Amino acid sequence: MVLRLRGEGHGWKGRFRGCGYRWTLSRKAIIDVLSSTKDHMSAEEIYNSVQKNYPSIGLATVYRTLELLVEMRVVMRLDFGDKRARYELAETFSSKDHHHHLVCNRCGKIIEYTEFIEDEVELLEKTEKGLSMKYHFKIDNHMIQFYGLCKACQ
Amino acid sequence: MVLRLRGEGHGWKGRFRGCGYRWTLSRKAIIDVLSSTKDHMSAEEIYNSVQKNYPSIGLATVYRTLELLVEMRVVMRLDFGDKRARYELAETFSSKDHHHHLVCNRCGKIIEYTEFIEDEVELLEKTEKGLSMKYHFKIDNHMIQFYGLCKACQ
DNA sequence: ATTATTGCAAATCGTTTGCAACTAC
DNA sequence: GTAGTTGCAAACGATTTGCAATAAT
Repeated sequence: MVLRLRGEGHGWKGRFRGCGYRWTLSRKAIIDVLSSTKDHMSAEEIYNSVQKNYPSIGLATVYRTLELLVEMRVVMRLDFGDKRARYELAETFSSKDHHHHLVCNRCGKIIEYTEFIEDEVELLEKTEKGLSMKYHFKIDNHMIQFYGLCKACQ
Repeated sequence: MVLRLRGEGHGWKGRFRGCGYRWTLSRKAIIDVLSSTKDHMSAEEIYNSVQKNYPSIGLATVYRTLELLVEMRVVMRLDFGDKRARYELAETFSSKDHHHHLVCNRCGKIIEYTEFIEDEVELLEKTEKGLSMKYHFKIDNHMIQFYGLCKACQ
C-alpha cells in the first residue's frame, strides 16, 4: 500500500517543482489568502491580507506571484471593468461551486449567481467540444458575464 | 406620409441630444471609425485611426468620448487580458453577427466564433429572464469567453 | 555553490484630469 | 450668451522592472 503524498495540502510544492519553480513562503502565503476566500481580490487586497501575517512580503512579489499562478492555471484573472485586475483560485472558480457574474454598468456592483448554471454548463461543454475541434483550441476555462443595471441603479 | 428622419445615418444626433449631449465632429469621427471595422480596437488604435482624417482630435477626447459611448450603451468595452481596454460598437456586438470569444492564455490570440451561438443565445435569454427576476437586474448585454491554448501555443 | 526569488525604489504605460480656449445650440 | 466640449500637459494609479541581497535546492 503506497501513501498518497499531499504535500502542502494540495501538492503545491510538487506542482511548482514540476514546473521548475521553487516553493517559497511568499507563494504559500498568497495561495493561502486566495484559498481562504471566495472573493475576487485585487493584487493590493491580496498584498494587504498577506501583510498581516508576513509584513516583509512586498507588493512586487504579489504581482509576480500572481502572474506565475495565472500562467500555471492555478488562479483565474478576472476583469469587472473597475481598473484593477481581480484574482480567484481556478479551483474555486471551476468546481461544483462554479458561478458566473452579473455586473452593474453604473455602480460596478457584482452579483455571483449559481442558479441557472446547470443548463449553462451542459451547453458550454458541448460548445467547448465543438470549438476545440474546429479551432484546435485546448480550452480549460470559461467565463460568462451579464451586464446591466442593478436594482439600485435603474 | 411622414418622412423618417435618420440624421447622421443612425439618428446619432438625436440620440445624443436626447441625453443632453451635443453632436460634435469628434464624436462622429470616433463612431465612424468604430462603424468601419469589426475589430476590437484599443483607445490608442482608435485615436490613430481618427487622426488620419482629423489630426486635431486629441487622445483625451477619444478617451472621454469612449467613456460617454459606453455609458450610453453605444459601445461595449471588452477586456482580453492584455492591459488595454478594447471597444466595439454594441450594435456590432449584439446583432445577428453576435459572437463570442476564444482567448489564448499564452499569446493572447483571440478567435471570434459565431457557430454554436444559436443554442447559447436561446439559453442565455432564459437565464437572463431568470436572473432579472431574481436579482432585479436590468440586463442589456452579455459576454462569453473561453480560455485556453491556441493551436500554435499548445 | 548555484540559481531562483525577493524587496525596494524607480520606471512604465494606459487612462484621467485641470484649465483655458473653443463650439454647438 | 450659456453650457457642454476640447486640446494640452500634467497627474494618476495599477503594474512592471533593474538590481543587489537573500533563500531554496
